[in-house]
Amino acid sequence: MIMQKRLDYSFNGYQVPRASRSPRGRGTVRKRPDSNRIQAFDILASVAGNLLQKNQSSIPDNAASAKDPLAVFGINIKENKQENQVGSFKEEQFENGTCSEVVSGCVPSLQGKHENQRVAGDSSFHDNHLEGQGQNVIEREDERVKLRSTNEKTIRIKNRSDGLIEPSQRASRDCSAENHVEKPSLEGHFRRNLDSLPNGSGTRKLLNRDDDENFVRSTELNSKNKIPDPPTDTIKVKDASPFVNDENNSGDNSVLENSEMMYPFKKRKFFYQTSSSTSDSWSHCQGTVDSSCTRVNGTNHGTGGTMHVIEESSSIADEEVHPESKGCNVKLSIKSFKVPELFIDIPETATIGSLKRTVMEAVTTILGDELHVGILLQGKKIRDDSKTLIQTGISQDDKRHRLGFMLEPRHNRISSSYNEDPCFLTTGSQPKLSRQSTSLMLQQGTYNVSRERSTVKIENCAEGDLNMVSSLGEASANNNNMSKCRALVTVPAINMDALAVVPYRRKSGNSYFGQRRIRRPFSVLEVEALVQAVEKLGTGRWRDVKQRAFDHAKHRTYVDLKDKWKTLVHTARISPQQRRGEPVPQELLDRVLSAHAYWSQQQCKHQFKSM
DNA sequence: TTTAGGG
DNA sequence: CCCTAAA
Repeated sequence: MIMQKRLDYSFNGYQVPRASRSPRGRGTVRKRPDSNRIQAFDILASVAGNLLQKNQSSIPDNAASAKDPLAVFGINIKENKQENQVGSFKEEQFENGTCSEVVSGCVPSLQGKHENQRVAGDSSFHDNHLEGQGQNVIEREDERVKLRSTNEKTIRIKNRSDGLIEPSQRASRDCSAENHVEKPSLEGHFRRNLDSLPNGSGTRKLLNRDDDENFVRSTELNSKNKIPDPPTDTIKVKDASPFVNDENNSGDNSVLENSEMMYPFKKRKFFYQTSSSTSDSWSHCQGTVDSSCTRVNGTNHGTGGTMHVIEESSSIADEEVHPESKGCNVKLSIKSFKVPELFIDIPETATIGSLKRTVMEAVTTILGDELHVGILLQGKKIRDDSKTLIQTGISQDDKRHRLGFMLEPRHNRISSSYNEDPCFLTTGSQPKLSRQSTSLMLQQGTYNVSRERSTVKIENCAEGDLNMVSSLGEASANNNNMSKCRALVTVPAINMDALAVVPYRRKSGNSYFGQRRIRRPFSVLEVEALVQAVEKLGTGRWRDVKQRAFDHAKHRTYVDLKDKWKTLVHTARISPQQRRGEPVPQELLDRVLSAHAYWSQQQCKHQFKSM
């Protein structure tokens, strides 16, 4: 109990993104009263959000990144060229990224440090330098930060090549603003990519239209560029459809495929969730830390490297726990969570987009589920939640022990009634990949997790836009790595045992019903796919539309498509100013109206005939 | 199961 | 997105 409470405090100290309500205030954010879980989730959400953000922000021209896009996820891929078509990726021990990173000390407030930290921290999301220079904490950059009290900490997570998820920055807002700055930052990658696009002008236009939407547009653009056959608004009569539609252009699927990577992560504002219990001892400590993120106790754990240490610094009192240690609180600053190692099995011929999507799926699939925070001490999982920190050995007296935090799914098995295929690699242009070959492979098996099960959380994320997260799958339980990085804790991510410890009312079968699905705004690409399909099939054959253009998007039902069409028509009819969400190109909206008019007319004719 | 529409 | 009557 106490342990939990302490953890809670710690998390309370972080500013984690909070789910925001949908623009129209219709989305329902359902949170469970379990604050611990939710907070942990939120953190994860932010992690995922960043993961996604980065993952989708085009391919960095960073050599390393380009070579190993998964690196940012701490995913090691081993390509086995022996198997030509389907490269097989085998398990590979984490070289350096299997630990959670924890740094003790108070988390500094970021006030007035945004720019600074951001720049420094973003120099490269691929390097390992981490906040070597005293930026041991992650921060979330957002105007709202300014509003927070100095007692609040922020968490910034950024992806690291070593598998540690680290806080991140906002990629979008600065996108356009720093166009001229040449920094190897994510934004830089982003920017360069955009600039290198064939039609840079269009890009810019999009990027500058709305800061908050930059991210979306950017990714969208990138994605769009992959569309084999750019949509056209030309209307020509062909077949029974007056709309463009190249039968031979596997465009239908391609588009959709591409659209798959368009997750509902719009770069919007981040909402920080402040814990209700703000007056804990931790908070008090905060006041002693300056915004430069100076480490408490003068110890620079992991400086310049990525070692993460967790060191507890002592100080203030800790009531109830231990009389003898009264006056001492264990302060922890969790720099990063350990993320399970993921294994991706994807054909060589798969596109980068596919890879991204696959990884994306893997991450969301895993993290999207019920999450749980595991605590590890010296590599051992602490199962007894009722133990006190000191009883467990976590105290100010011992600064040597390594504490690790890991994120793990709340479930220990993959029992999914929904079974959403995590991969959407099948496309018209790509050879069909068997699901097996594309599914996410985790060390302990294929992970075919349904996202539907974690609706609550995900919804929170989704509502908060950028926060889709997911978690872990499995981490290599490689104890050898531990020696490589002291202070690092190797954790078997999907530790069955660990999971078992946490009772979880899983939604086995149908026991967990009534859960609203996650909100997943249609991406422009999806809209395009939809429009194209409807142009061809009409507005009364949603099942066919689904089959034709969204066959592999399990989360899009024909009802969804129908609903989307409905909203598209509505959107097309209202003024641009009244539209919300990710802007849909006018060209598409025009097509929507045209198609809608055409098919409505057809419908009337039919009715007339039959009469 | 699909459609079609209201909520 | 959800819920459902109707087909």
